[in-house]
Amino acid sequence: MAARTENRRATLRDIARIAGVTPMTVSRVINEAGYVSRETREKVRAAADALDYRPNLLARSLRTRRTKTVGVLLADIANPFTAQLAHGMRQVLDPRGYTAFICLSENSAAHEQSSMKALYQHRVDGLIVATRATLPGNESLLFMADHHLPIVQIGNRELNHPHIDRVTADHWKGGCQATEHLISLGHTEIGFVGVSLLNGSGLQRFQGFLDAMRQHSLPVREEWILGPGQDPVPGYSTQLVGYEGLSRLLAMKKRPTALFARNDMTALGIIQAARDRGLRIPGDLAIVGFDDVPLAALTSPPLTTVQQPIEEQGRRAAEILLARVESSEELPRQEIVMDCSLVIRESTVGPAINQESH
Amino acid sequence: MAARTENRRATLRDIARIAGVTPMTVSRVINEAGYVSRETREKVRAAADALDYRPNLLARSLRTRRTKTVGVLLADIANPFTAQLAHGMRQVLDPRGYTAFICLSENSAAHEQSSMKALYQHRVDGLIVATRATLPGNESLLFMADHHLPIVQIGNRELNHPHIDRVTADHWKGGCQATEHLISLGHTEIGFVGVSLLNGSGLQRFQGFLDAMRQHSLPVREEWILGPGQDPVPGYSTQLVGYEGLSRLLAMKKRPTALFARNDMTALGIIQAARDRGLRIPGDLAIVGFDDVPLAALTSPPLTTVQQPIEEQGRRAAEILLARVESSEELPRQEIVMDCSLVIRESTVGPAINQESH
DNA sequence: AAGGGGCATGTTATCGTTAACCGTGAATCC
DNA sequence: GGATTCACGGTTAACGATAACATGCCCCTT
Repeated sequence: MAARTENRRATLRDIARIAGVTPMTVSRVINEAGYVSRETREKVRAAADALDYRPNLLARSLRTRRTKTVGVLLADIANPFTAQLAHGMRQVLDPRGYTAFICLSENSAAHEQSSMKALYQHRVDGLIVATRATLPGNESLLFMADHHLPIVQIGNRELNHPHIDRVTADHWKGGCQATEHLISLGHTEIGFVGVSLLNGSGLQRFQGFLDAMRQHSLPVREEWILGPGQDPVPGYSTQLVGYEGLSRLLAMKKRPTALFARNDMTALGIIQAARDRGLRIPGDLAIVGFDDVPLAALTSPPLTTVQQPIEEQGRRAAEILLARVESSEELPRQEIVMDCSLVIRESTVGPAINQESH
Repeated sequence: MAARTENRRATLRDIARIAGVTPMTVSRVINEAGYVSRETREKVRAAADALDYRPNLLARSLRTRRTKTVGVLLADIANPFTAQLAHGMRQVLDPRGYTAFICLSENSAAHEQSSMKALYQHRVDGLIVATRATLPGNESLLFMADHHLPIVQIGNRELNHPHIDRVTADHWKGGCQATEHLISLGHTEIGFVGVSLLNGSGLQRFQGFLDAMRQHSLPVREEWILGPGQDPVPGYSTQLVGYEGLSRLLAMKKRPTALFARNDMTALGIIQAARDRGLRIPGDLAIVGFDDVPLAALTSPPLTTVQQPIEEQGRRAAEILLARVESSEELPRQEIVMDCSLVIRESTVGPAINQESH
């Protein structure tokens, strides 16, 4: 066991002195690089163990110009999406000896800005960005990319820089799939809850909905397209959008037989409101969500939803990033768009009129 | 705008050459330390701007032995608790010029271990740990503390090291408060859902429950103390504990009039199960949760729960840490235990027999 | 006029590590 | 047997910044 009284942390020099060699030789032993005889290697190892040596990564990085570190910029930490993303990245980074340092933007442009700056100045080898687009954020990213920092962005930023790769899911196609699922069940009167002009991927889902409807020559009723009631609320309160959305729908004289919710939390809000109003799901109203959050399988009824391959996005982002980090040449820009997949549970059946034929 | 073709990042030396001074003078300008005439200061500033200079923090830190960086070790990122904690810490760290680098243990001892090592070797100035206790984790913490790394732990680790401070909430007292609230409403038959021997704070809440019951000379029925049904499940699935718990209770011939759930997610599971079984809340069954997650206000009925001052814990932890980081002497160990507060919403009223008297 | 103190810079050494190079001897080759 | 290779490990000079000290100058005191 290490003595509990060491003061200054041990350095290569200390070990060298004890082992009777030069610091360079110790370095070779520590890094398992270059030629060192068995004998001296063991002597050095022993000395290093005795002093509980841990390399000073600042010094090493200063010299090697590598920190073996990846910055990860996340928006909101209290978010299953984010967690899975981080998990996927780690699966790639860990075995290759990289550490992920996570910074949070907390959905604030200022915080995002300062986090980027901090990561950049601390010389991370690469950056994975999964926050929503902001103007200053984009500028910083371009600046850093110009200065040859490898960057991968996950999501919907429009960054046309030859060195900024991108990984995202095909939200448009996912939106189509969800809509077509409802149509294939016989629904023709379908509404959309949670349109928002701010959110890129949300917008794409909505576009997928519209295109699928048009494809099947189904009319889209404008009053069945519901946005947030008031000012947008952060985090979990998207539930409210769903809750209020359904309430507004019920006040109309004609209402849809199925709803496509922009995301699962919105769908959960709808379910809650439906229950409060005595509406049966899926009997009276079919619902599809988006994201497949862990909660989605636990609601009653369990939610039919569209699953993004989140972990996989994290893994791919990390892989692409490391490829760029470790390559000596400049690689061509990569853009990876991954397919979503429909997860059919119990919140969708055909409309009441067809259902009876079952 | 910066030229988009810079290759090597600018250094003090580059600026010095352009401004016609020595690097040391540039350093003084950048750090606003020491005497520099107005004239040269402006010359240097101009040169620095022209080159888009950003200091190399690795080099600076190597020399100053300060990274202006704090490591934050979190268990699970998809967790409102964690998010608020991080938010609180940032409120203190940011204005004082520190950056928080977050690492995740993902509830794995191995990951925790490697994260600690990475943070230590990258020479963070201090460490805030909010993961659950593990044996190797505790050993690492003691090792690092011995080597004079300031550490603050949030939660229930038993670390008796003179340099490891601690911030936590009084879960025992919170458990008392919740229980006494139910008792004061007239309940005498109260159950507890979600006991677990693994979770320190959960155990304290349970202990608070027991002590409050004893205090009021109320019997505790052993069969109303429910743990997880099967193997413990991570993350949001604690809902299941609640769901299954209530199901098991309903199979008994006599059931309690009120339940205290170890945490809000468990309480939500109970509410869901109650609704599925046609039980009215709070009429047939009163429920108290713990944590006051954002969702708790949005359930129907909104959940009565115990609120921990989470952000405040984050702030205090950061403050104590920085105090230690920036102090030249060794400070005495601090242990801060913060009070919880009961948030009364609509999931609790008196038992049915009393309720009619309203 | 000598001394002291604040201002404004430069010089030097160093933080801990590694890249690049060099020297020595022993083994291997044709 | 001379040239070539290889194993081993030392030397030197950075990486980019700053601490500590030194230097020179001007102004003010007494």
